[in-house]
Amino acid sequence: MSVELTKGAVEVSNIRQLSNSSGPSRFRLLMSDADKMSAFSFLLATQMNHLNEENLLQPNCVCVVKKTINNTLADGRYVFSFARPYFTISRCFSAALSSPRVHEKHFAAKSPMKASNTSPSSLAKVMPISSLNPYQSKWTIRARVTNKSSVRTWSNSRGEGKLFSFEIVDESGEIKITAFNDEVDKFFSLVEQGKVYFITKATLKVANRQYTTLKNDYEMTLQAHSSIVPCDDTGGIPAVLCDFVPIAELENREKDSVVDVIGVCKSAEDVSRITTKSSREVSKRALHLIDTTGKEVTATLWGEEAEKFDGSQQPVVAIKGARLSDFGGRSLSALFSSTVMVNPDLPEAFSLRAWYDEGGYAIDSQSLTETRSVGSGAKTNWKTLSDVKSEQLGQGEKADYFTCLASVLYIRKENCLYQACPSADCNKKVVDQQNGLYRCEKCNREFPNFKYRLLLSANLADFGDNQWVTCFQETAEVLLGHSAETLGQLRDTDKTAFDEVFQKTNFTTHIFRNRVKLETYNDESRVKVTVMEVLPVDHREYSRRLLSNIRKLAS
DNA sequence: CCCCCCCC
Repeated sequence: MSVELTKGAVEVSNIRQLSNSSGPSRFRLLMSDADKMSAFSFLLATQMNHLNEENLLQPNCVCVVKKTINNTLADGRYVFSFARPYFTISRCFSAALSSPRVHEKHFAAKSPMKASNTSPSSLAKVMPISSLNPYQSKWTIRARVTNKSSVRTWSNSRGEGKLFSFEIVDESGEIKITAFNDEVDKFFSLVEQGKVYFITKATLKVANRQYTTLKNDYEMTLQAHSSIVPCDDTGGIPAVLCDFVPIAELENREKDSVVDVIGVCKSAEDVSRITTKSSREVSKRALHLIDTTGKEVTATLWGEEAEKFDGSQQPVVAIKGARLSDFGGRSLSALFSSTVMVNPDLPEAFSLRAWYDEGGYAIDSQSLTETRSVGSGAKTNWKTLSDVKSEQLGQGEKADYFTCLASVLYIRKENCLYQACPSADCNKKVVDQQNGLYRCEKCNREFPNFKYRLLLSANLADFGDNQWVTCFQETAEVLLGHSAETLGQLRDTDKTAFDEVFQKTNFTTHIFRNRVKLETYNDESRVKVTVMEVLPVDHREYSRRLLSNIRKLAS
C-alpha cells in the first residue's frame, strides 16, 4: 500500500496524545477522508522532532498542517489543512485502514501522476460539478472558489441568521454554495477566494433562476456534516479568470451587465452612510478607477468593504463581477457576489502599477461617470421639443425648466436690438428724444447715451419639433457670438456684416437650458419659452445619453 | 433558512 501525500487536508475525528513528556509530542489521530468512507490513523510528531526514516509512511509524504492541534471545532472535531510545515506524518497504523481503495482514491485525486497510473476501476472519481443533482448524495467535487461573499445577516418573519455564499468552478461547470449560521463559523475563514477544495456532503437544491447568474440548475447548501477540505492546485481546475474590461470599453457595454475591471484607485471618496429605499442603512464609498485607456470610472463599494477600504496609497483595485450602471453615464457598483481585490497578485495589476507610477498619474483623464450636474445642482431635465408640448410643460402654476439639444432654424433680426437705459441695473428701453438725449421712463431721467441690448426671438428645432424661444442679452450674445454693442455698431455701419452674423448662426446646434411658463398678455395665454443658458454640445456626453435612452427604451 | 445588490 503506497500512499502519497502531497498537500491537502484530512478531518480528524479522534485525537489522543500518546506522550506528554518533555520530549516531542506524539499524537494518534483517527482521520477520515472527505467522504468519511475510510478511516486510518497516523502517528504525528512535531517537525522539531526528526523522525526515524523507517517510521515514515514514505519519504516524501510531508503533510503540512496549517492550524494548531488545539484548533477545535464546535462539534469537537479538528480540521487541519496542509499548508505550512507544523506537523509531519510519521507513521501509518495500517490496521485502521478500512478501505484501501477509497483511501487511495482520496489521495489519487491530489496526485495526477498517480491517478493516471491507476486503473479507472480502482479509482472512485472526484465528480464534475455538472454531474451533481439533488438525487445523488454521494459525491466529492474538487473546485476552485471564484467569488466569496462577506458574512451577511438577515432578519425576517421566518427568523434571522447569518450566511455567506461563494461560487466554485471546475472544468465542467460552476455552482453557488451557501452556508448558514453554524456553517458560517465553521467554513467562512477556511474558504478562500481562488483556492481549490474538495467538497462533499452539501445539499443540492434547485436554484431559483430569478436570483442566479450561474450556469447551473442547482445550488448547494452546506450542512453540519458537510466537508470542505483544501487541496493542492495541481492542474485540472480552471484558474479564476478575470476577464478585465478596459475602462474605456465600459462605455459600449450593456447597462446592468456584470464585468470584471481593474484600475488604479486614483482617489477614493470618504465612506458615508446612506439609507436605502427600504430604510436600511448601509455604508458606501466611491472609488475613482483609472486604467491605461486614460479613462476613469466611479466604482461604488458597499458595507464593510466600503468601510475598510484604504485608498490612501492609490492601490490597484480589481473587482470581479461588478455591475455596470448607467448612472452619470457609466459607473460601477459592487454586488454581494463581487470580489474586490486590492493590489491583487496579477500581471495586470503590476503593469497598471508601473504605468500609473511612471506617468499615468499625471495624464488628463476623462471620467465615464459624470457626476457634476448642469445647472444649479438640480438634475438636468432633458426634454425633446415635442416632450415640452406633450407633457404640457409650463402650463402649471409655476415655471418649468427643461434642457434640450436643438438647432437654430431662424432668428428674427428685426427688432432684435433695442436702445436701453445706460444705468447699470436698468435695461429699460429708452425713448430717443431726437435731440441727442434718450429718456428712461423707469429712471425718469434723460441720458446723452444708451446701450444696445439684445432681445432675440429664435425658432429652435430638434429632430421632432420646433419651438419659438426668447433669448435676452447674455444668451443672445452667446448664441450669436458677438456682444450687443458690436452688433449694434454693425447694424448701423455694415448691414452685410450684420446679416452675416445671423446667417452664420442659423443651423448651429447648442444645448439650451430653458424656462417655460404660461404667460397671459391681453387676455391671451400662451406658453413662453425663455432661454436661460446656451451651452456648447458635449458630443461625448450627448451620445452617452442617447445610448442610455435607447437602452431604457429597449428594456 | 438568503434572494438584499442599495445612494446620488
